[in-house]
Amino acid sequence: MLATSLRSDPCGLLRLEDVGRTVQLGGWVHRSRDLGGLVFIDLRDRTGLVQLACGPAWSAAETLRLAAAVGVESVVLCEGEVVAREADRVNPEMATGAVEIRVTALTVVGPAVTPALPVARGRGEKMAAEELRLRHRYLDLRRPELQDNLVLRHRLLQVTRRYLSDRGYLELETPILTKPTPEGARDYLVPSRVHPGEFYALPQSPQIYKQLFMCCGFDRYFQVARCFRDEDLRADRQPEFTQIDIEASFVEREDILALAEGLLGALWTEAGHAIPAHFDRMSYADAMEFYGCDRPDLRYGLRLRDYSSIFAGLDFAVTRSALDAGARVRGMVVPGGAAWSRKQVDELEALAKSAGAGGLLRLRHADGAYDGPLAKFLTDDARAAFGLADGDLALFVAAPDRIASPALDRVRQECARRLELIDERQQCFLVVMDFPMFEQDHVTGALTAVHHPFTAPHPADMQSFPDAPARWRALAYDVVLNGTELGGGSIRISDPAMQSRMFSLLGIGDVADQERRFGFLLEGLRAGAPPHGGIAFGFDRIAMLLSGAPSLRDVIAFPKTTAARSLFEGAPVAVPIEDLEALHLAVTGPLA
RNA sequence: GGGGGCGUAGCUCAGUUUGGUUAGAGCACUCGACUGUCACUCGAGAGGUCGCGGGUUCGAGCCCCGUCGCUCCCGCCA
Repeated sequence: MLATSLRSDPCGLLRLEDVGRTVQLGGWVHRSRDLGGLVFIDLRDRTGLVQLACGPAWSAAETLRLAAAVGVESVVLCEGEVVAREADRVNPEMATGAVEIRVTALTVVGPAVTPALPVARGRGEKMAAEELRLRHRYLDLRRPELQDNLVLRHRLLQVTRRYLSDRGYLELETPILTKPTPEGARDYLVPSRVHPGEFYALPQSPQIYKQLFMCCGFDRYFQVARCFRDEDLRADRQPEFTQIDIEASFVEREDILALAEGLLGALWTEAGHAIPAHFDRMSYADAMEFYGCDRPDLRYGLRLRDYSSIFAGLDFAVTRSALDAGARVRGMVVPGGAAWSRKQVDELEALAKSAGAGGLLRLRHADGAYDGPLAKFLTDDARAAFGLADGDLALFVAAPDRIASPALDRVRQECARRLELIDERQQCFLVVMDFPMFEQDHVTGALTAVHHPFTAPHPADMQSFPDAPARWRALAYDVVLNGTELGGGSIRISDPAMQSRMFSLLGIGDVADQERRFGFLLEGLRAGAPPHGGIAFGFDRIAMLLSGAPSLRDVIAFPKTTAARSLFEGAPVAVPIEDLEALHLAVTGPLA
C-alpha cells in the first residue's frame, strides 16, 4: 500500500516471507556501524527500522564508500535483496530482525547536517530538553514515540468520524473568523483591514453556530473543531486545541450521554482498552458532598462524611464556633494514616490551607489510644460514632462547604497518592450531572453561568423556585475519567423568551444589549427551534490519555510553549509598521 | 499577575555547598584501524559568550542585583 515509484516497500514491515525479493527502500539513516569491510545501516521510516548490510561480496566499492560516509538522519534510496539472517545474527529486539537487505545500490538523496539533537537514543539515554525539542521539532517528530502518538491521534480521528457519520451525524464546518464573545475566556482577536477599528475573534468553541445548525434542521452535527482561548497555559492546556463537538435535535440528556458512552467506547477500543458500555451517573451535589470536587477520581474510596452531628456534642472551641456560624464539620477516615508522622500530617494540613482552609483537624487512633487536639474532648458516644479502627487517622475541616470541599478534595487526593491506592490500570468513567445553573458570588450575590448561558435549567427547579434562580440546577453534564474531565455538554435553551430571561439573570438585562451581542442566536431561536443539546470532548486530552503521553505537547505536532510561543516557526512576531497601518493599528508600550 | 524548579561543549550531565592554576565526563562530530555488527570496538583530534547584563572581589561557572528562556503549580480557563 505504501509502494511508490521510488520504493517498493516500507522499511519496518519486511519479514521472512519477503526473503528472496529485490526491494527498493527509502528512509532515514537511524544509525550506522562501519566495521571496515562491512557497513551496516539501520534505515528508518514511519513503519520502523530495517538493517541494510553492505559488503564487498554483493555491493560495489562505490556503494560501500557511500554507505560508510553517509551521516545519520540523511535520506537514502537503496536497492537490494531481502535475505534471511543466520540464526546467530538474528536481532530479536527488532521487528525486522530476522532479515536484512543486501544492498546493491545506494543513493544519498537528502544529505543531513549533523542533527541538533539526537533522534536515535541509546538505551537509558535521556531526551533533549523540551525547549530544544520544540525548537527543532522537525527532528523531534522523527522519534518513533512521537510518530506513534500522532499515528494514534489519526486513528482516533478516523474512528470518531466513522462512528458519528454512521449514526447520521453530519460533519459541518463553522467559521474561524467569528464574533468576539463578551463572556468566558479571553478571545484571540483578528483586526479587520476593510473595517477600521473592528475585529473578528477566533472561536472559543462553535457553540452558537452548532445551535443554529439545529434551528436549520441539520438535526445531527459534529465537527473536529479547532478552538482558541487566550488564557495562561498548563501541561494539559494549549491556547489552540481540538474539540469533538456534537449537537443533536429532539434529544434529552440520556440520548446525548448514550452517544457519548458509545463514542468513547469506540475510541478506547481503538486504543486497545476495554471499557464499560454504561458509565455511572452521579449528581453534582453528591460529587461535592462525598468527594469535594465535581470530577471525582473513583479509583479509590476515602469518601467524605459530614461529622457535624458528632461535633455538635463536643465542647471543642474550633468546631463549636464553625457550627455556630452555620458551617459544617466534614472529613474522612484514612485507614493506616495513624502511622504517618506529625510532619507528614502537617504537610497535609499545609495542602488544606493552600486550598483556603483555616486548618486540618486530626484524630489518631493507634495502639488502643486516641490522640490529637480533639482527644481529650471525646465522649464515649463520639468515640463510637467516629468508628475509627486501630491505625486509622481521621481528618476534618470545619468551614463553609465552598472552603471545606476543595480543601478536603486536595487532602483526599494526596492521601490516596501516599497510600498508593490508585490502580493505574483502572478506568473509572463517570457522568456528573445536575450541576447548579449559576455560581453566585458569595459577596456581591451576582450570578454567573456555571456551564454557559445557553444551558437549559431543570424545568422542575424553575417550577419549584421560580424566584430563586440561584437554586436552579442545569441540564448539564460532564464525562469524567479518573478525576479528569473528558468533555461536557448540556441540553440547550430552545425557547427565545427563556434565553432572553437567562441573559437578564446573568446581568445583561437590556434587550438592545442582548440583541447586539447574541441577536444572531435569538433570531435563530425565534425562527422555530427544535429541542436540542450536545456535548464537546477535549480531543487532545483524550489522545494524551490514550497514548500515555505526559503532556498535551506530545500529541500535538507543533504545540505552543507555556508562554504561548511557537519555538519552531517563531510566533508571534513583530510585524512591519506598514502592515499595522493597513490594519489601522498602532502598538503602544515599550516595544512600540 | 504570583510562587517553585531548571539554564555549563551539538545532546545528556558533573563541577556551584567552602570563589583560586589551563572548566571535565559520556554520547554525537572529524581523522585513522577493523568482514557480522545491531548503543559495534579500538586509537587520535576538534569542540566552551558557564543563558544575557550589571555589581562585589586581587580573582566569579560558583556570591549579590537585574533580566531572558523553558517548565510545574496557583490565579485564570462561560
